[in-house]
Amino acid sequence: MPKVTIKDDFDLRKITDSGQCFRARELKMGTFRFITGRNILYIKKVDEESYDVSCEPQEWNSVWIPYFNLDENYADIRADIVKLGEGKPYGEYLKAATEFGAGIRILRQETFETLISFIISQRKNIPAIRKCVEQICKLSGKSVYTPQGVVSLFPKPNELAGVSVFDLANFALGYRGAYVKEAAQKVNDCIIDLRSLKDYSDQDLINELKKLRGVGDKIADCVALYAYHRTSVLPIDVWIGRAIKEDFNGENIFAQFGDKAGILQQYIFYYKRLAEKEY
DNA sequence: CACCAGGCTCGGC
DNA sequence: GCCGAGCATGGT
Repeated sequence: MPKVTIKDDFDLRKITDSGQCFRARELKMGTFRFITGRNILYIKKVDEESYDVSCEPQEWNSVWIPYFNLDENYADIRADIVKLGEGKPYGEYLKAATEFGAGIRILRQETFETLISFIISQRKNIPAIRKCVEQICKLSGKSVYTPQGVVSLFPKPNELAGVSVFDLANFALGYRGAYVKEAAQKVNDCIIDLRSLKDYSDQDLINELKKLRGVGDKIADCVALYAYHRTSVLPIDVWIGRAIKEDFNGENIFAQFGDKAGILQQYIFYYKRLAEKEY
């Protein structure tokens, strides 16, 4: 099996549980599966900076290094965040949150999948979102056979647009079924061109996404951050809202972090949702 | 059983 | 422009 070396923050379990992707999962004993487009990766940590991967080096370089954002150094990013927080009332909190989440990275995910997944995400918890996304893949995505089993890919716009609202609603989407259908149709008909949006400014990108029914500030922000890698964009969900209220004395502290605001958001989301559970 | 979840739309001010 | 009800369904 090919091996790769990664000398930076990289925790497969934390990335899988980070709430930005919904199809990644641990199969068994530290082997994780990730999917993007038609590429499927099985990856397992074998040593301190060494990983077994199921793909050839060329695919690793062209697909998975960008996907995991491995061309940036997250240990440095964490250090920058901690430094900016030094002396502030929330300095220690940022230190704890970034340390707890060390290993998380902001993925560069496929645009259509991210859009649809986050439309589904509204008023659902993460396990429920995962289940819905998985069902949609099984219902309308292509099947790929790998040595580790059958994988259903996320459907292409035309594949998803062909599913009836009735079927979508029955797949636990409820009222979101119509939003998903509409969005898939508009992407398929090129009424919104997800590819060309990459050249838009952050604000223009968000405004375009918000033209879709079922896409408001939060979901547009998530798509901008997780699919278009706009790391200065700050999605505010209930957990981040809670952190602002409970931990930052009502102050939105994120703006000062510039293009690291979205990344800090991810650490705090993870920290808030999982760390405080213990108590 | 309640209450909450990576919110949004729509109608009423 | 801001505010709040209503929204379908599953997880905890």
